[in-house]
Amino acid sequence: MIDPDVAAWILDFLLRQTLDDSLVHRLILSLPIPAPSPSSPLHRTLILRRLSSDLSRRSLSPRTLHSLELLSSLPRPSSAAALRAAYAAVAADLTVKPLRPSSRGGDDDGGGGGGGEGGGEGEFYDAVNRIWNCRVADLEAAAEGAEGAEAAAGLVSPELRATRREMEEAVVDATVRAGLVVRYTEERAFQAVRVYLEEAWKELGPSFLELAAEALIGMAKGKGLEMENPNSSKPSPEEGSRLLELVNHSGTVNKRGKEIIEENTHEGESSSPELHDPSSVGWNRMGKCKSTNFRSFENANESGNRCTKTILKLDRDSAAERRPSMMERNPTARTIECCIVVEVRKNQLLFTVSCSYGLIDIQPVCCAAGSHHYPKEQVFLHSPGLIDCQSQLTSVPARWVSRTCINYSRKANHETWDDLFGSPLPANPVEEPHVSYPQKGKDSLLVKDNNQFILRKRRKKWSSLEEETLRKSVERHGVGNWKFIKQCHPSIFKDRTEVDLKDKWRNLVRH
DNA sequence: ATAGGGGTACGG
DNA sequence: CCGTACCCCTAT
Repeated sequence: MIDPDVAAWILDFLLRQTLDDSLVHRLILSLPIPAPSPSSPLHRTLILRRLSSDLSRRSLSPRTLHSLELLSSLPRPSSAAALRAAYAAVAADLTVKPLRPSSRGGDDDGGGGGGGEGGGEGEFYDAVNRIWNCRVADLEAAAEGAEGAEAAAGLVSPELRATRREMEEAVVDATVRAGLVVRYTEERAFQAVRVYLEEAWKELGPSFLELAAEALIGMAKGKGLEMENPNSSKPSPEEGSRLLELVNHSGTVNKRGKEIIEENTHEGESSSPELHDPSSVGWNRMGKCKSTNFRSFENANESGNRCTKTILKLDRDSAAERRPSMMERNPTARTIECCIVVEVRKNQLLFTVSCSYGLIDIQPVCCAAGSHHYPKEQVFLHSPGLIDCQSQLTSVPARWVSRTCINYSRKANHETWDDLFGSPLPANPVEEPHVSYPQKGKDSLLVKDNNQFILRKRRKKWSSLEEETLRKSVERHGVGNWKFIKQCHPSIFKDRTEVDLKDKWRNLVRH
């Protein structure tokens, strides 16, 4: 079984190659990427790759802006000046786009809107509102606040402020509008992005695998080369041998991952060449092979007294018997080896599943199916009669889980729900392993009459920033335009749906 | 997509 | 234990 960290190295390496997007997409789906870490080096590579992909497809979109925003929020942002320039250029391009003659012909909106003349202006006003009055305004506000400065200040430049003023003028002045079309061409934006990418890739340096390869060559020559990139540590001899192992087994690794991709293809899903949201993938350790896949563990005994709690340990992998400690990574672990914490509260079932390693196959399936890639909210199965598990599991709403996932797990022949609940409860529920078990903010599993399970979103308190933004947005755009308001502040409201905004507003006006 | 009704979780 | 914030479902 392929090691998740090695997978991350591979991905990091491959992302820098000139691979087709769809191939990259498949790689992301089929490699067992370990738990996400916002500060991981892979994160940066992924966003850069996403940006490169936009450039090579010659398709600038809000996603491009988002990529640039993410890049600016990374620690030690690279090529800050070029990044600012690229951001301003892309923002201007996206705004002006509806004004260009070419955009009237074939837009991506197949809805057959017969707007004809004037439609471009309408879209332009919307774009100014969305991009400059909301998005850029947020950046500027954050840049002024002393605390928010780290993230946003990197993008705010005199150029950006000037462009914003210009856009606002253009709303009321047709002459200015005409001037925008001439000056802010798409090519200009492409160029700015190209310049930034060139610098950023250069600054990133060689991938860990390349450095490792160098080191291996060095070892072979018996003189151990020095690593040049200070971000990566020198691979140890063990790591070197693991890399070699990897090469030897590359033909057979992840066979099941391929089957999954085929299944997805049959379902007609996952055909989009889009890369996943880069915030979803990361790696725990670059060049450090000691940490385990278990994070901090809490004793599951310490829960509410009105709950009945059970821990069932499934361990059908005979190879795991020799494993000395749950705190050590077990390379032979299979998907069927897991701990399930079950909690019965009133008419709800809450449970958490944790497995030591493996399950490299389920995650890709779920990601592909939902066309989302959820960083912490890994998916496991919830279908009547079936339970599946995921390393460091948490849960996701049922609507994110696909049929593909369910079908796959059927094939995998997992334990059935009845098997689990029919099992005798252990006298002492908490045995040797400490199970990762988030006491706060865990998801619940409701049981419906028809024996279906429905997961509930994690409850999250509204921050004052969210509240303020909502207040201002309603003031600006009126009550009821929830979707638009969400679009205006994609980062602030990233964890909220339009319905959430509506509900929150209902609460705000009640008092 | 949005409004409104209703269930659940959490803090006092 | 209760009130409220948060979340979900469904009709329109």
